Amino acid sequence: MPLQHAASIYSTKHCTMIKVLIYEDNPQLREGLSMLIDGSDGFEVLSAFKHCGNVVEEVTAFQPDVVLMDIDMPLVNGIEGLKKIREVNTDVKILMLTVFDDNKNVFEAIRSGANGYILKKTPPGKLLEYIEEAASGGAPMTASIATQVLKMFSDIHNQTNDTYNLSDREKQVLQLLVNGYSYKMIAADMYIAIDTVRSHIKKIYEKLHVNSKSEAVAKAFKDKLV
Amino acid sequence: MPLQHAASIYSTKHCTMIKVLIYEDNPQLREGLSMLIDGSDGFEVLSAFKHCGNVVEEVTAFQPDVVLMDIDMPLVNGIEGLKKIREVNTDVKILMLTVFDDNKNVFEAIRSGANGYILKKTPPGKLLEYIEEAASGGAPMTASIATQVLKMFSDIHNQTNDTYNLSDREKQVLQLLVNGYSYKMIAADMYIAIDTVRSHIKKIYEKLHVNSKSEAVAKAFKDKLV
DNA sequence: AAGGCTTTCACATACTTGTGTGGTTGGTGC
DNA sequence: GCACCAACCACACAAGTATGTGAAAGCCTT
Repeated sequence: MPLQHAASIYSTKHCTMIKVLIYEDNPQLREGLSMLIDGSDGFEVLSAFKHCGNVVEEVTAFQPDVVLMDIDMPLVNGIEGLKKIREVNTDVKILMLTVFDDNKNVFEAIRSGANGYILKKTPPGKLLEYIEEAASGGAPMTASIATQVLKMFSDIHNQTNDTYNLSDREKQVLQLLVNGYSYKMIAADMYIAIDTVRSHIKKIYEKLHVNSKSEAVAKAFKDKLV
Repeated sequence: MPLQHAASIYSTKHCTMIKVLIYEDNPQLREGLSMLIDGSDGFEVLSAFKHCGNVVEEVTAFQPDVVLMDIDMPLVNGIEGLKKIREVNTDVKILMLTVFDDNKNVFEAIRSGANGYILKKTPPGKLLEYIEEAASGGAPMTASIATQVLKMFSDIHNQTNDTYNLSDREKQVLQLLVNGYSYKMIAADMYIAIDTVRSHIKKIYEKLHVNSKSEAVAKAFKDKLV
């Protein structure tokens, strides 16, 4: 059953209170987080749940500013919970909580619209700070998470390209192939004979180590040649 | 001319000192940063330069742990400086400093191997914290920067996809097409007749509004269907 | 001047793909 | 039950693609 703290007795300055909803299956941690946050000035824990089987209803009912969502929960995990919330509410800030900085989960959480991603070992002071940041539209992350995100980000945009030594004319042909042109159309477009197109393409295939149009197109995309 | 603070008089615990190099064209800010950082326990400013025309030599000579690099500098801007450093040194942590969270620059800096990206209006305490985080391998960012990075990241990986209503089997065929399989290979791989492959592919073409294999492959990449 | 490269073109052949027009089965929903 | 759709299969023909062999013109470097 959810903890219902008597938060209202502190709510004199209601408008400045950051309203928090907690999802965490571990009872100690759930209790601890609730106490910490609710006991701090400017924070109010609306409720704390041990699973996110009814996230949608709960978030809709409580209208929190920030949701703290554990990743590793039984039945419905935090990522699923996150997605469910995002289906109906794109405004509430969602902070993912996890014990370790697992690459796959970070990635998936970001994809799914998490506002921040922090480790459970984060010290209490920092945690409150992060919640505040999230509430005010920031994207708090622990440094180790940020490192990962930056790495993924830079991986994506720095990958390979060149090294195939395509000639200018070959690049041009490849570009047209990627655009879905047939040999005939390429020939027309480049004012050359279709047989010339053939020989260019044969050369391209050799250089890219492929042997069909679609493989060449796929490789062009993968290696950002286009 | 670079400021040379008498940092050595504090360097009793040399091994724990974080050695910082500063690039900032504004004299007040350069001086201010130097004073702040050098005057703090555990930090040592090796030198501070007003432009990064000789970054490579300077970084090589001083061997700092962390470089604070202003983005907006005359002649050679911070991004260029960053790139130059990264050509010869991938270990030193580089923190970009800027007055505003400009989308393009954030992007470019991350691509080029910046370890963090912080706003100049960051309060002094935070700044020192960020430098420490960078030195210990983290990726400090101000919340507004993090928000942007997450947004870009999520933009990239969330774009379009569905809306074509491909059936499971069709998706599977498309995946194999993208991998460069011929109809014959797909048939073998999926244990179905080649004519079935044909009809699947015909359906796929209809749904994607294309009429050739390579167009389908290109579209699959563009729309992140794969 | 000679060798290497790109670019151009030609002819031939086997294979792959695109399209049309059929058909059967089995599951879902009204 | 009936309509609908996904998934399966078949045959045929036109068009496109892949591969081989060969060759000529121009540019760049040694």
